[in-house]
Amino acid sequence: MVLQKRLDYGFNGYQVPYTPRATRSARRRGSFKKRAEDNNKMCAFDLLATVAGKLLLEKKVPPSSSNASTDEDQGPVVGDTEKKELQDENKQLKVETCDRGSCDRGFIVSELVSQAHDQKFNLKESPHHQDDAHFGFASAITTSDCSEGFGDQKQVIGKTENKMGTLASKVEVGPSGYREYGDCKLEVETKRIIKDESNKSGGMQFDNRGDRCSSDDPVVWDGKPPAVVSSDSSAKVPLCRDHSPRSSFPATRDYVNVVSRDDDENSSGCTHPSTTKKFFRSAPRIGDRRIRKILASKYWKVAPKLKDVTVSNTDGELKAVYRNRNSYYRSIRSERNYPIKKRRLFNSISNYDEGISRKNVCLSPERGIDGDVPDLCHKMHGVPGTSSSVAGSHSSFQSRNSHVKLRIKSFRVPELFIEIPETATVGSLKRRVMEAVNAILGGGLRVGVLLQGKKVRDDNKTLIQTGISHDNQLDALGFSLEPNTSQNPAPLSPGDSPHMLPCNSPQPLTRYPAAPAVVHQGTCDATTELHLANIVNSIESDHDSAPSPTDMSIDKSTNDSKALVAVPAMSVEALSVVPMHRKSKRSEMVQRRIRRPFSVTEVEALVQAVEKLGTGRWRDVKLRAFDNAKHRTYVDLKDKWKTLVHTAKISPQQRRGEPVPQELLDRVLTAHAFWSQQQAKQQLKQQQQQQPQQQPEACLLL
DNA sequence: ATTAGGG
DNA sequence: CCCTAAT
Repeated sequence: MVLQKRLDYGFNGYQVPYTPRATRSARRRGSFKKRAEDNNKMCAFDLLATVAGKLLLEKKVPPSSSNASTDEDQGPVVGDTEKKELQDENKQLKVETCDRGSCDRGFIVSELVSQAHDQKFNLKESPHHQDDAHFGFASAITTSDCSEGFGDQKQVIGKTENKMGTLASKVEVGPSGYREYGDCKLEVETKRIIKDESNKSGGMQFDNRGDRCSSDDPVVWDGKPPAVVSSDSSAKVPLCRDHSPRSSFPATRDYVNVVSRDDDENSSGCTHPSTTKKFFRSAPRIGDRRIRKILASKYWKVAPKLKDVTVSNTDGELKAVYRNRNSYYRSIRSERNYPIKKRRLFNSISNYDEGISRKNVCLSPERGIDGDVPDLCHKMHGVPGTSSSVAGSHSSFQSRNSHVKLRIKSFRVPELFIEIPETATVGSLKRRVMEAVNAILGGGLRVGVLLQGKKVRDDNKTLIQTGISHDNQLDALGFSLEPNTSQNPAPLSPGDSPHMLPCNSPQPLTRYPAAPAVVHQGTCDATTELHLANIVNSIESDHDSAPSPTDMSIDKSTNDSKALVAVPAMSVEALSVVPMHRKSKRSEMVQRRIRRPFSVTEVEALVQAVEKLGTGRWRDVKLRAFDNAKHRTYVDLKDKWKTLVHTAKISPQQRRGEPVPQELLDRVLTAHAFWSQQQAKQQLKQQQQQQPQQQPEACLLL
């Protein structure tokens, strides 16, 4: 442990770690706060909208099926468009389950989805349309220990085990009909429905239907040859991806279900095991083909039922939405942007609110940190590697080879590194850990899939293509939660700033001993991006990732799942009544940004910049000296200057935090004095310029 | 979006 | 570091 002279550096109230807002836009927080509540609503609605969208979409699909799918079993060639959609799906999944990062959200989403499934299955009795929809579904529960990270970190923690390979440890395969949760509280279910629509006609047809793959959306086409779907292997073909709002609603098939068995308050709006069970049960018994038909034709009918489960009190509204889906979509489009912002806020809130607050994190030297993943399943005592429950037998798989059932006992959480003085209290340690976890979770998570220790990066591959199928060793399959770093490529550039370079050099431990706590987020898999990001940016940069998740989610929602974003104002209110009580309580609480004491280096850069530019030009100062330090806003700099001036004036004994060299403080005083004087002069001049005119008037008046 | 200042 | 108000 590194000893710290002092824990706090001036501010005492910055315990809350998570950094929800992007630095730049952080200043708009005023509005954020005000919209906090709305956000909640938004979210709720979002989810509903998503589901609704799915349903609607599905409904739409059937008609089209007439032309596209006569050969359901054959699983005709799938067009690129479909692939695109698949991608979209994938992304969307991310958004829902990861970016949002909130357990609540995740749960809710899953719930809705599962419900939908359930309904669908129940509707099997009346399959009219012939929509070629293959769907396989997989649920997975896996356990993995998390413990990778920076080499030095490991050392510090005294832990060196846990490799990637370990992660993928526990994946259990069970029959599709499996319905027991065992100790596990998390269950991920993936369902994929494949539609048959020819590649070429795809664009036009969709357009005709008015909702799908628009021809103008060729961007995502990977150019891969169309995959062929065999009758028995569903989930084999990538689906169409679409940017249009509608299509973003899962006309397709990748649903992730996260089910929580938690019985405490949280469960209130989130968990409905029964529903899921139902689903599981029925699924296996129904033939793919049949199911497909059902799904295709009856999705929309499911809608009304949704209310029962999720939106008990918004019955009316929901229906309304369905009825006017046209206008609905329209509004979605027009308001596309609006919700995004809200989302951001929501995310942070929700993270803080539930997921995080209930997480169960233990820090132990031997194992490093075992993080339970609150968002996905709080209170999981999952001892990594300990899979007490086995999902089921492989036998069922054979009967239903298209379905892959996995059981995720726990998620591996990216390694955390915590540095704290020995004199710190246990309470503060807890806070630190909490902060660390918050930072990660709040920062946005991605789910990573590991196959035989190797990360599967291609989201567009089908399970079977990837090798994740019933007849493969699923024990080699692993899931992990990864911090979202994809969006801070910016820091990649040459260091925070010329002046700051030292800061960025990879020796955080020594450089930040005084920091209350240094929290690293190791990334389980060192992807290329991560590499870059981490190398150039040390600790501070890492933290930068915190605010970014927001951006990430925004991007995604914008590009991939507009559906999620769009929310008619009216409906928002109506639907908002949903399960997010707890949130709304704290909805007002907007997370504080994590506190990041200025390093001496930074101070020096600041001083230097101010000496040159003067006070009152913080924007320029920022650009000049902190352009690459995303987490330092001009307001931060201004504040820092303020405190610096204050610090310089007080006696060294009264100063706290990392001591700033007296030399710097002297310069601060000098600069401050100088520029204050300048300012005064300026004002004088201005007054003098105005005086001449005013004086006469005054005289006249007199 | 910035700046300034109080908290 | 947050929040507001005023630009």
